[in-house]
Amino acid sequence: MEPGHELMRTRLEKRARLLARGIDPYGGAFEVSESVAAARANYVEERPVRLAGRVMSHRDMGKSVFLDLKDSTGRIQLYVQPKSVGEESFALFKEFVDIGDIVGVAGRLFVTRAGELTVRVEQWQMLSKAIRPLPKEYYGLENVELRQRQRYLDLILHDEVRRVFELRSRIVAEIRRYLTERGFLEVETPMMQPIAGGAAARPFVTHHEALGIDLFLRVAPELYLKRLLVGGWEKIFELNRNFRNEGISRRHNPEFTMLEVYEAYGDYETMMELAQGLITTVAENVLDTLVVRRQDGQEINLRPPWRRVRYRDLVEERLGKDWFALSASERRARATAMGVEFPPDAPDYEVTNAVFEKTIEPTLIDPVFVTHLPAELVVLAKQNKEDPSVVDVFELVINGQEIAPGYTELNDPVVQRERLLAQAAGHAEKLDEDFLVALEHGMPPAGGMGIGIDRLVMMLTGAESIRDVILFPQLRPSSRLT
RNA sequence: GCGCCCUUAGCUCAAUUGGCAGAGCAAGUGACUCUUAAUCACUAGGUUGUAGGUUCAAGUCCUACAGGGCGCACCA
Repeated sequence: MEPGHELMRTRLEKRARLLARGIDPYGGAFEVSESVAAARANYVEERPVRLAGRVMSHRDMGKSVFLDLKDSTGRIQLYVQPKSVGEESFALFKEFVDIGDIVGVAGRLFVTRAGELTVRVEQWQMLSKAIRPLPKEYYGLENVELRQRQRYLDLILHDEVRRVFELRSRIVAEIRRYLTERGFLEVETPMMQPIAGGAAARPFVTHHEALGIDLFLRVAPELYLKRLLVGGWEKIFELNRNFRNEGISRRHNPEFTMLEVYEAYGDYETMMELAQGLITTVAENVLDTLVVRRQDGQEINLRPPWRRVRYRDLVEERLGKDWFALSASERRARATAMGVEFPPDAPDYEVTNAVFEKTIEPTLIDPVFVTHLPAELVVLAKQNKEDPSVVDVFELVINGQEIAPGYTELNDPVVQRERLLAQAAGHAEKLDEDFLVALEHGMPPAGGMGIGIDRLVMMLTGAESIRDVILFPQLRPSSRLT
């Protein structure tokens, strides 16, 4: 909308007229006596209150005006009439206050004949004159693009959206509390890294002018956190943003929030205990339940203990006892018959994994720890002592999505170098030599895990898109913002 | 990156087989001192996402582009 638009022009003129009268349309500090919710909760007839918030609607009866005022805790009706606010102040109020403006009011509580708890306004102050109109609250803001680009409108208009993000905040706070109480230290490691290691994902590139070098936004903090294990901390975590230069989808945002936890002298099994304890505690303390209902009505039952099953056993359970006995070509034929696609040169373990991800993972609704994945899939984990073809890891799947991987971390610097070299296909320049040098000084045996916070919040709030749990999801720039 | 779908007033939505672009709310003016999706009367509000094309005539059909949604690909 252009400033010349009539809807803006009338409001801009009101702003100018306020200024001309010596009234600041953008107020200043306004001392509130309490929140709207507190005012409602402590009703005493004629009790004086001072409240501030946004005007959401108004019903003008001529010599008396009713409005709805909304703050972050709730909404309350205002009643403005000349008898209580004064003739002059009433005239100003009618002339200048519009839906969408932020006002402060002082008045007394009463209940209308219709039974509505209301503030009879005695004084008011303009705190912020909105010069753009608020979308009609009754209809809401349905346009998904506008809801994301102008999230503030989404938050003003939709309490359920606000609630999701407040839950997210409490979930994150609860995770920090849970880990800190158990002796884990929160640390911060570089987001700008000379080599983007710790995950096989395409990084974003940036450039440091003074150093004259390219840097990468981190795809994972893992290799730095392990340096800290070498440095002698035993229990550490980092809860912050990762960046991956990949496609955007219902489950992917280029920047996303990840928790990584490391515990010296632990292993993937202690990490399974930690993951289960953490997520169930968060659910109980934040949601007050261990049964989450999805939008389609299906329930996710988080009651422990959670199932643990070996990758191989789960694949045989779902795809047939003979799956791994098949010849490679038979396995490919069966995978193709199930509608699973894979590159023609895909190694055998990738064919099975493609089938796993397409046909098994989406059906795992209640939490399942899938353990002992093929070693090729996980280069930073320790191989199993009995079966070196698999690694001591788990993949926690809830609601058909990977929520958390966990490892017995590889701490043999010689094996680690070999596996990273093999992964880099011989490109030694891609090796994080500093990390390998750190490992060579001795890293204690350790368990580690990562929890995708966005997906955890999706699961716990029933959100179907990652954009519903990220305040400002990545969008293409638009020039036609209304 | 590929495929399918969507885009009409500030917001939410209509518009028959291609035939004068409409409504509700919001806005402006007026009435109303207990309303609450307030009510009543009147007024204004549009290059139908952008640029082309077909046609006597395009919101409607065709092409390209932009933005969005979903799916695929990418993503250990």
